[in-house]
Amino acid sequence: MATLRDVAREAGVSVATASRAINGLGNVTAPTRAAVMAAVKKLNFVPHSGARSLTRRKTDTVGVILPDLFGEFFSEIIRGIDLVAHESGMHLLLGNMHGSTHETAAAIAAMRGRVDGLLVMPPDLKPELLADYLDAALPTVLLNYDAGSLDLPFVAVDNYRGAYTMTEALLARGARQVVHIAGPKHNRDARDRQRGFVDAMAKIAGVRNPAILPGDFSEGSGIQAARLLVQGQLPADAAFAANDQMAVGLIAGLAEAGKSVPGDIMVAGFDDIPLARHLNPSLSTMQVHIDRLGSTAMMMLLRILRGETLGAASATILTPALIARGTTGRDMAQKPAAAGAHE
Amino acid sequence: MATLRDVAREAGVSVATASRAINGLGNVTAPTRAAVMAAVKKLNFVPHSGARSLTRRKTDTVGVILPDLFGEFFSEIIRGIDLVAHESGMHLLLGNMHGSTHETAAAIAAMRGRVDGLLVMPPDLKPELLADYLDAALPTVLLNYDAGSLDLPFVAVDNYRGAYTMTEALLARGARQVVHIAGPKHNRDARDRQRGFVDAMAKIAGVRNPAILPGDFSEGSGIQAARLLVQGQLPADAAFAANDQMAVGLIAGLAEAGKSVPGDIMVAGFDDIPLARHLNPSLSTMQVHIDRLGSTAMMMLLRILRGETLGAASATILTPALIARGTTGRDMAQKPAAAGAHE
DNA sequence: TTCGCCATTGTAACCGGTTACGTAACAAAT
DNA sequence: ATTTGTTACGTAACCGGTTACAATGGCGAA
Repeated sequence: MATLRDVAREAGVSVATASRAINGLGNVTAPTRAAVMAAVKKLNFVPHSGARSLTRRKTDTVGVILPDLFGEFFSEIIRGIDLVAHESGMHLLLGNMHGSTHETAAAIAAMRGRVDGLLVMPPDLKPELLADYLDAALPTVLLNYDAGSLDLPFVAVDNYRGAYTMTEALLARGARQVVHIAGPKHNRDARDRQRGFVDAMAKIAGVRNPAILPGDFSEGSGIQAARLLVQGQLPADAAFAANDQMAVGLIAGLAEAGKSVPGDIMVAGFDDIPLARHLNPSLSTMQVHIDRLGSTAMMMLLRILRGETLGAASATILTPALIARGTTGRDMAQKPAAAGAHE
Repeated sequence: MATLRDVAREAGVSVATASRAINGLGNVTAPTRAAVMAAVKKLNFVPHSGARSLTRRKTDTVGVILPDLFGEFFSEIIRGIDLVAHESGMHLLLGNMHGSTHETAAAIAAMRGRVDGLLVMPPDLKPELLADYLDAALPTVLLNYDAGSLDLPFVAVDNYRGAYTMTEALLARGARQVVHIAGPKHNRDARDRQRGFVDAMAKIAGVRNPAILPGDFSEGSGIQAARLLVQGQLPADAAFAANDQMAVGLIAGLAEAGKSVPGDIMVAGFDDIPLARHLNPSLSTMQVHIDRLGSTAMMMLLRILRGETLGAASATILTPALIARGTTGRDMAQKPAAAGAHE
C-alpha cells in the first residue's frame, strides 16, 4: 500500500508538497501538482484516513450508540442520521450497547479518537451513570432522552402528548371505558405514554383509575392482554396499546375470542409501523417520524461541531400525529373484496 | 484530554511502561501497574483508538458499504453483521453509496485506514469497476453479489432456486397460467428471480413465453401490475411477484378490481417481510433469513482476518424456504385466530 | 548589480499511541 | 568474582499523514 512518502519520492518532491498538491491547497505550481497527481495514479495512492485524522484532530465521523439494532425503529433512526451526515461528508460509526450498562461504557470509550461527536440513545440508563461515561469534551446529542441535570442537547418524541391525544380521540369517538396496555415498566417511552393516557382519562372523562394491563411492547404481550381482557370480563369499549406491536397482538387475540374490531371494541396503537395500514381493519395509531429523530439530532450535532454551544435548552420535541384508521371505526375503505363495485 | 504521556508523567514511569500496564502486558510489577492505573483514574484517561490503530495497523473495525439504508432488508443485514462483529469486539463503520457509482468509489476510498476489512453490497455495479475501487490488500467479502472473475468470497441468496421453487409450488397447487411481476431490470436479484420463474414454467409446465409484467420492487408497481392484469384481460390464475412489497400492492390492486385472492387468483411474493403473515389473507412467499446474509459474511471476513485465504470458492449460498400461506389457498387458519400465533 | 519580497518547496516536529531494542539490577551458575 | 540469564523499565523510532517554519530562487525595484 503506497504512502504519501512513496508518492513524494515518485514525483520527486517532498511529502509536504505532495500533501499540499493532493489536498488542493494553494502554493503549488501546476506542473508540480501534475507530477504528484501522476504519481498518485501510478502508485494507486489512497490517503490513510486514520493517520490523517490523527493530526487533523478531526475524523469526519460521528459515533452512533444505540441500545439495540433490532427492528424498523432503529433502521429508521440510522437512515435519518445518515441522510444528514452524508450531506456533510460525515461517516457513521455504529456502537451497540446491547442492553447492558457495562457495554455502554465500553461502547462510548471505544469511540474516543475515532469520532468527532456522539449520538447516544440510552433508554434505560440513569443520567448520573451517563455523565460518568460521557466525555465532556466530546460533543454529544441524546436521542429520545432528556438527561435532565446533564444539560445535554437532545431530541425526543412527545410520548405523553401523543398518548393524551390518542386517548382524547378515543373518547371523542364515543368510548367510555378505555383500557391501556402498558409497555415495559422501566421504559421511559412506555411510562410517558401511560401518563398521557391516565391524565387524559382523568381530565377529559373524569376517570380516576383507568384500567391498565401489563405488557412489554411485544406482540405476544398484546395477545395476553386480549385474553385478560376477555376472560377477566373487563368492561371495555376501547383498548389503547402503548405500541403498534402490541396492538397487532391485541387484535389477533380479540379476533380469536370472537370479538369484532371496531364493532365490539376499538383498538389503537402507537408508532405507525408500516404494518399498521395494512392490517384489516387498518390500525389507528400515533404517527412518529422516527427518521426525523435521527436527522434532527444529527443536525444539532453538526451545529455543535461548527462551534455553536447547545445545551438541553435547544432540545427538539417531535409531536406525534394522530392517524385515524379502521380499528377506531374510521376506515374510509370498507371491505374491498365485498361487492363487485369497480372503480 | 489526557494522553498516555500525561499518565506516564503522573505515575512517574515511561510511556512504554504505562502502555504495558494499561494493556495488561507482562513485564510490569504489581506496584508499578497500580501506580499507572491510579494515574489513569485520576486523569480520566481513555486510550485514543485512532492513534492506537495507526501503529497497530489494526482498527478493530469493519466497513459496511450498502447501496442504501432504506427498509427492513438493510436493517436486518446490519443486525446480522453486528451480532457476529460484536462477539469479536469489532466495530461497524457504515458507508452508504446512495446508489451512485461515484459515491461508491468515494465510500470505499474513505474506508482506507479506518477499517480492517470490508463488507460490500454493490447490487448494480459492474465487476470490473468494482475491481478498480477495491483495494486488493483489504480483505473484502461481497454481500449478495458474485463478482465472477474477481475471485472474492461472497454470500448470496439463491434467488433463482427460490423463484423456481415458488413457481413449482404454484403449479403444483393447480395454477396453469402464472404471471410474474418482475423487479427492476438492472437488478441482479430481480433478474435471477425472473430466470427461475421462466425456467420453472418451461421445465414443469412446458410454457415457453410466460407472461411477465414490469415492476420495480415498489408497492405502487404492484398496484400497476394488478391494473394491467385486470384491464389487459390477461388470463391468469396465479401471480408471482418478485418481492413481497409488490405482492402487497398487487393484492390491494386486485381487491380494488373485485378479484378475490386466492379464489380468483393466487398470489405469491418473495422475501417474507414481517408484514407478509399479517395480511389477510396472509401472503405466501419465499423466506430469506436476511440477517444470516450479514452474519455469514461477517464470519467469513473474520476468518480472512485471522489469516485464512478465502476466494470465490468459499462462497455461501443461502437457500430461501417456501412459506405457503393464505394467498395460495393454503391457509391453515380459516378463522383469523391463528394470526396471533407466534411463529 | 544588489537587495528585498514573495511564491514555491523542503525539513522536521508534531498527532497519540506501540514496541524493538537497550540498559540496569539482581539471582543463579561457574 | 565473573559470567550469564531474567526481569522491569526507559529511549526512541516508528505508524502515515499535516503543517509551522525555514530555505530557496526568481524577479522587480533601487
